[in-house]
Amino acid sequence: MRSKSNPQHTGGGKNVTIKEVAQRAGVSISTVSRVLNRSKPVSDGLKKRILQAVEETGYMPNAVARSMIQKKTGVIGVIIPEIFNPYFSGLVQGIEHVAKEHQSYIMLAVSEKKPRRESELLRIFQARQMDGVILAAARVERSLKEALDRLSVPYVVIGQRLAEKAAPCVYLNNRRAAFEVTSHLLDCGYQNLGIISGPLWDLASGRERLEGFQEALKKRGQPLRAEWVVERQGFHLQDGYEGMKSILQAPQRPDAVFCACDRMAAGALQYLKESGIPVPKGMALAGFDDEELASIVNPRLTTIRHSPFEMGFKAATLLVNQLEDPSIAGGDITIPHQLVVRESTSLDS
Amino acid sequence: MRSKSNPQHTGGGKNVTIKEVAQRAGVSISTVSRVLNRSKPVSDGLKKRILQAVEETGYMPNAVARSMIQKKTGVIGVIIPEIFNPYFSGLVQGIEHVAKEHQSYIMLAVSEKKPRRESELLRIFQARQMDGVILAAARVERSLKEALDRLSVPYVVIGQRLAEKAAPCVYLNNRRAAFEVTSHLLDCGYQNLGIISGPLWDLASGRERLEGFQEALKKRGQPLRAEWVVERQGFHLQDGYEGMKSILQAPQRPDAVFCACDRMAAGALQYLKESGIPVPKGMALAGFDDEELASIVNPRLTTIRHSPFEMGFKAATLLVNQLEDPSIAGGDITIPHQLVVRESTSLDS
DNA sequence: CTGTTAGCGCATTCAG
DNA sequence: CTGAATGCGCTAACAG
Repeated sequence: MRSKSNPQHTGGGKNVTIKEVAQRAGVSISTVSRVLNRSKPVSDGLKKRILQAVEETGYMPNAVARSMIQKKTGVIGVIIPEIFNPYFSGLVQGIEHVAKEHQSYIMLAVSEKKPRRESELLRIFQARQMDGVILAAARVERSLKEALDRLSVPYVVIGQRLAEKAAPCVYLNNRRAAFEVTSHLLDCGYQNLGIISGPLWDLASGRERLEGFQEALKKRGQPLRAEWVVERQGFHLQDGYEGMKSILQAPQRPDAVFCACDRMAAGALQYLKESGIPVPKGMALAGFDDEELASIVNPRLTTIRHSPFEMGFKAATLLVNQLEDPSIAGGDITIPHQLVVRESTSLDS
Repeated sequence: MRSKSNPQHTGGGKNVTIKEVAQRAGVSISTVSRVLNRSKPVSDGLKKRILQAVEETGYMPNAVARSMIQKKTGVIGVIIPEIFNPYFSGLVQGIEHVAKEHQSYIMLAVSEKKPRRESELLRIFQARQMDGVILAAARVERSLKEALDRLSVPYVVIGQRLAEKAAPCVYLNNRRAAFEVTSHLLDCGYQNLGIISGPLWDLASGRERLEGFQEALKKRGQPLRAEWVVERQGFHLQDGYEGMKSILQAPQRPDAVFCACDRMAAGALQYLKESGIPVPKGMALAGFDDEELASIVNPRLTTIRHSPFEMGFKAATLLVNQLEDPSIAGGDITIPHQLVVRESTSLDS
């Protein structure tokens, strides 16, 4: 119940402090602090008066002042390369879920894949006294690793395995998954495989997926034909479209193409449709990520399913555990993935 | 250049404070503060020594302590109903863009569309001394409005027009847009229209879009047939699918259906395909939002294009301006939208 | 130009 | 059980 006669309650007034509450209740500020934090027993009489004063003034403890004393802010810093991408949205969702359970909040920053900005953000988050930091980067190289070493705040890296350091990280075995999807294509009887790769600068979704593809071919003794390998500078629909166009310009045509992500596969599919090449009869297609889009296109895409949400969730859990018990600096976690076979590679559809 | 002999530089050490820097440089802490903030001139000699001490210790000012004094945190609180949805990702992207220009950061919280949680978050963000708050809510009713009134922090609301209060808000004219897309269907010669609506509890994407649809019919003197109006409890693919199934169970079939969003339209399209009903010849379909998906499905969807990024951008700009000059408490901004006609409604495709 | 002083708002000793 | 005093790390007057 709010008292109508109280001006503080109308928004915009200057913030009321613990001091005013104390005065109004006729007690000292420490007593107010004690009832609010339940840190020490306080007599019922005072407690009641204080609670009422709090109610009347609409007092809320200043979280900044509190953070300063307790040396923790209850905030987790999150750095992602971009937000407009279901993969990263999923990560954030997973992190947010854990943060909420932990009564923490997240500070979100976008790096635009710029290593410099990532290092800078790491520093800024440290200066801002984040309790922990989660970094999702497309590529973690030398200078970024150094920046991580310099960090005096617990952190977890997503999407990359940091070999040398036993840094806690959560990642997906992209190489293995690409290997599996490629093997599947070979198992289906497709002999001549092409790939539309993402930028190799991106270690996880670019380079590793290409390598997995190459390894599968090598293991089966299939040749790798350079004109069927195209590296695009992005992971967008358009990249898939252009990539397929480029592949079709080769003198011969592969009978199956692995695309580094579903979005690219969808673009490739569009080009194939326009070219009158049926999928999978004329050419099979496989993607990666199992985005919603993968089951919307026609034919639906064979792809690799994995859970960005789970990655975010696991990463945040790792971090939170570390916060509660710094001794368990936690190790790597590999998120499972799964081959999902759909019509884009099944010859009998 | 970093000195190798300096232990502080290896991560994990306790944070160095301004005091240590001052001692090391043989000056007072205020002088250190002055060079770091360029707030007052300092002689070159001291400046150099201080900068060196900073370098050697790896000192970074504690942003929390600074916030406490300056009474601003450089953080904008952002509340969205969900993150895994391109619309909200776009918003966040736009906000992040402005925040970055403004050297600010964003604290992101997900409300799961729960008004109670939204009010709570508003309070928490105030307690955390956010410089401003941006609220994107599916529905802003009474109690939420009150919570906003009580807020002593500048805020901007996205997606809703707050009639009574002249609260700053950025929104899309959903009713008008739905009116236009419906009119387009009528213009194409479709006479019997149905709609798959989202939850009406959601004012912007649910109720307003339905109302726009109804108004268009009314204006043209077309009857509204109850069995062709289905309200779903979500905006997902599956809702579109089920919605279309439900519509097709009516004794007669509409010849065009407007779906509250592209995703639902895609679901409806799937059901139509399975039922062997060609689009648009057997039935026309229109969506809303112009998501990427709208131009991936076959046939591509006629829809309403608008820019979530712009909404976020404008909202954040409104807020930032307000922060810099509190007198301009800013008014409403309506984001433009545009009808995009594609094959799903064009009879001659 | 520079050092000393006084808080910001609060949790936490330390004495009653 | 309660109040007075201390200080978190830093900036902003205030004096030199």
